[in-house]
Amino acid sequence: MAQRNPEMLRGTVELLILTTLRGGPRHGFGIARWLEETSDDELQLEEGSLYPALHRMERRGWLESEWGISDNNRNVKLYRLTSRGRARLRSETEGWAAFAAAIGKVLQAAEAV
Amino acid sequence: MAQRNPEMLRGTVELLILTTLRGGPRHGFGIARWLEETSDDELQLEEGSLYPALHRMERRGWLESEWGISDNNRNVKLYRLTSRGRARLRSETEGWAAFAAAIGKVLQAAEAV
DNA sequence: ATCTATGCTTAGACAAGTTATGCATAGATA
DNA sequence: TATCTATGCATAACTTGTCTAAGCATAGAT
Repeated sequence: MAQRNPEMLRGTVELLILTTLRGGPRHGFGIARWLEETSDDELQLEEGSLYPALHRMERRGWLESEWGISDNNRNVKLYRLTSRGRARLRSETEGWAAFAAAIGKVLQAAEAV
Repeated sequence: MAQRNPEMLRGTVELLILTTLRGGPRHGFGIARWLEETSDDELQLEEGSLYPALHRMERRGWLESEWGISDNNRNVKLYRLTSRGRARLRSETEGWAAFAAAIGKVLQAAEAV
């Protein structure tokens, strides 16, 4: 991703991809598009991050892929969640919530000072 | 840091340190302690992450340090925010808010599916 | 025929967190 | 006195993952 702070993405790219695929199979480009639109352009997944992420997630058994044809008649690789991927999505979502809450506590505690 | 997802910390360590120092000068160990307590043990800053982060932040001019004696009579290196550090704190805080909001949008959009 | 947007892949550079180790000392305890 | 524990700082080596950049391919429009 390329954000104001590029490092901030570390560890959330996979959550984002898993989340995107909750709604059904999508291809890489489509995932990036959806994330961009849904986040109002705040989240921009670079191809050099996106595709390697998809590959390692497939390698880990969280995703499955197959080649297909898109609406606009292009050859695309469609990814879908596996059951392990769904489980991973749940734990990553929890992890994110806990993490964000912790940061929130810290920021708030410092405001009080 | 060592969280459920260790990668999730990327890019937030500096925000956390800057935030901690908002309340006044502290030494490295004290920063880690405060973050741990304030986050109810959710955030654990490893020494191997903490000290290098402090060094590079000082190198970048966000922090200043001086050796001193702690309450418990130990030699400690006290860090304080510089004006550049304070500016950086503001922008990092904004960056975090925008990022967290973006993730929130994505998670919520996917729930709706 | 060429241009643009779509679409996938991968190598190399880079940044930052983790593990592990080393070192030092104050205060408590045996 | 000796030792143990908690405190406290530093850093090398490893690992992981993102970014930049390049390459390749093709559908549809001009």
